[in-house]
Amino acid sequence: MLKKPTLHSVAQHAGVSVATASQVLRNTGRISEKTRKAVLDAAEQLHYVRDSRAASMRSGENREIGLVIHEIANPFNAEVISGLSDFLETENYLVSVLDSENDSEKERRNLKAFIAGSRSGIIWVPAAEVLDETVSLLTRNNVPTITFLNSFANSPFDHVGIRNAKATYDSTSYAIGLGHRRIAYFGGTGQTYVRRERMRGYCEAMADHAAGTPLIWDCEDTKLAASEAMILFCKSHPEVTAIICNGDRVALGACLSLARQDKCAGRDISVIGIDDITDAALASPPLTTMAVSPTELGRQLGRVMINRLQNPEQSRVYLDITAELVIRDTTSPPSGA
Amino acid sequence: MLKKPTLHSVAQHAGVSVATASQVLRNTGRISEKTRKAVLDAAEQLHYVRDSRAASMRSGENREIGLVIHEIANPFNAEVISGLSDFLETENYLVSVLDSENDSEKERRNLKAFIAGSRSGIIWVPAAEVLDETVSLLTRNNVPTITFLNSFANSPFDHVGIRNAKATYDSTSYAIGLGHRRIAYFGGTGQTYVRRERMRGYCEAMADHAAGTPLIWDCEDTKLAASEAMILFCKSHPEVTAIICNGDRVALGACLSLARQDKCAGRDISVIGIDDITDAALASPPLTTMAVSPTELGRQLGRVMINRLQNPEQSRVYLDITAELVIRDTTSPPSGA
DNA sequence: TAATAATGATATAACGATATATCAATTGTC
DNA sequence: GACAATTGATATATCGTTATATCATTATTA
Repeated sequence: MLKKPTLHSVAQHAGVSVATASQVLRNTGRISEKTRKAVLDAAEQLHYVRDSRAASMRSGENREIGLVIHEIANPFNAEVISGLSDFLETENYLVSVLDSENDSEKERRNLKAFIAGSRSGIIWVPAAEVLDETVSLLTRNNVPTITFLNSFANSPFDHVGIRNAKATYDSTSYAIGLGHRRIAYFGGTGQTYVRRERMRGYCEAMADHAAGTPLIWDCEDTKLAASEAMILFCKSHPEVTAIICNGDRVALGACLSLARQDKCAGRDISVIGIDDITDAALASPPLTTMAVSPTELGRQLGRVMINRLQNPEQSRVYLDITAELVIRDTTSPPSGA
Repeated sequence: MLKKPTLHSVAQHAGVSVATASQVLRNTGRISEKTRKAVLDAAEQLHYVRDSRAASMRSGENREIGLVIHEIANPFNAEVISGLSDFLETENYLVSVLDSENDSEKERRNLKAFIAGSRSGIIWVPAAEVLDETVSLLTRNNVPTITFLNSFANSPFDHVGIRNAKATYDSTSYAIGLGHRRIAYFGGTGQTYVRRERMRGYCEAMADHAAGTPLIWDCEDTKLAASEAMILFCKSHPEVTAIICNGDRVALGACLSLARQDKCAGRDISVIGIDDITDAALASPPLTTMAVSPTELGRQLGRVMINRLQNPEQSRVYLDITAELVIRDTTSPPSGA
């Protein structure tokens, strides 16, 4: 079996020194056309691939961005990843992804792996609970870090996310405008940064329009869990005419559950989501939701990262993208109106 | 700003040599309890993280697996990734993911990046079209490689996938058993390895049971494309009573389209998918499909990889997982029966 | 033509870790 | 008490690159 070719073998094959071969492959310095061609030919023949570990170690440059995400399987996230890596590719950066599965320990291990690999920057969707040690790890090792979507108290990092409070404030206001008064917040569990903000927007809208006492109903953020929780919810709160959901997956689960109970989202109960995932438009009935383009988010994320890498001393960046109301078929005035 | 701590700084901080510090952190050799503690304390205080580039370069060991996938956004794939990385984590390997977006050029760049980073193994879902150069790149650089799901002619690599031909043979036979005679193959485009196998299984079942001439209808593998294509298909082929789909997403798109035409999957036309993605069970009506557990696939993939790394000289492994028929509500005897 | 400048290639030292050899200091044996 | 064996720590070479300095040539200029 052949061993992996190195710069040494390429140089030998071309009959030049290692230093020369290196210069050729980096397009730097003064090399004659003749030797240049010899080296390039040798590299091609041997299918030589530069060892990025050695190169980045010596040069100090890496051009690799690490992304630690809480749930790779979430289609919204997947689209963000796609937008992000497309953008960073134009800047000659590579994005590699690790999934923390919303587990703080796994998250710490993943971030550590990126630090170990000397990524030039890290993008991080913090899990619900963030360990102090995780933060020290990142700051002490001096890695440019951007939190994405979720954040935490006293975070020292740049941030890109969604204007969560405004999104739910707007969707709740829209429901109120339609005439709804019994409006609940449906989905999610615990006090993650994101959910807290979304609930805040909902509560503020309810208060500002004097639309009654807020009602919050927990459930796990999956379609299945939501469809089950919705059964119990309908029994417990038959008075509710509209729900503001913690996300599109939950919203779609709720709609599914309604359909199975021979009710109809948009006629019997109005449902509003957040995210505008692909399935939102394709569901039946199509889902009214607060849309934020995942591709656009990915691009912004990339832009903030490049900016940080180029201006290390710049003060903290905090960027929130505004979600837009997309009206489809799951909202209408309450039946009594 | 503090610089990233190195083994050197840890050693200095603990008042020992670099060699000693290295020994402590690797739990090797004979080090007194006293200096051991001193080094560990220093490492902890500085939040030292070993530079994996330097370590792997010198030791030759890497414990990182690269995964190049054709579509990270596909929920089925995401679940495989989850199963795979969970399994490999128990073996102390880290899985990093790159998305080729089904583009041969991007695929080649991604694989090259993994070779450049000296991953100890690569798992690769080949895009529809595979460049010769990509294959030479992998073989010449001597990386243990496993193709996943998709393959290509004369592949020299280990493979883990689905028994595609058997899956569609079984689902087609089931439809025939229900009494259907006008059965079409719906979805997918081009002649990818996977689709060719699936169409083969369908055609063979049709032939074996003398169930009429095969009919194949192309469309892109997304829910949206399928829902649109299905409209035209229904118009062009009103005689068809059952469709064997190229995957669950296409199947769900077809069902959606039927619903919008005031028809009903399972009553007017029987629909069978492949994959059993999460949404298959949650759709209305729930989808009959050929199930293969993504988590199990991920685990098998991990097992084959570990096996290959431990036995480099072993002959080629080719492993296909059998899909099981899951009967739900989108299949029934044809209305005339 | 001698001195200087430009060109093209190379030698060498690093990057941050690990493997190996080496070296003191301590312990054990007869 | 002399010598071997063990223990604990260190010096040094190395992995595959790149940055810098250096060194021959050849070309240019006065």
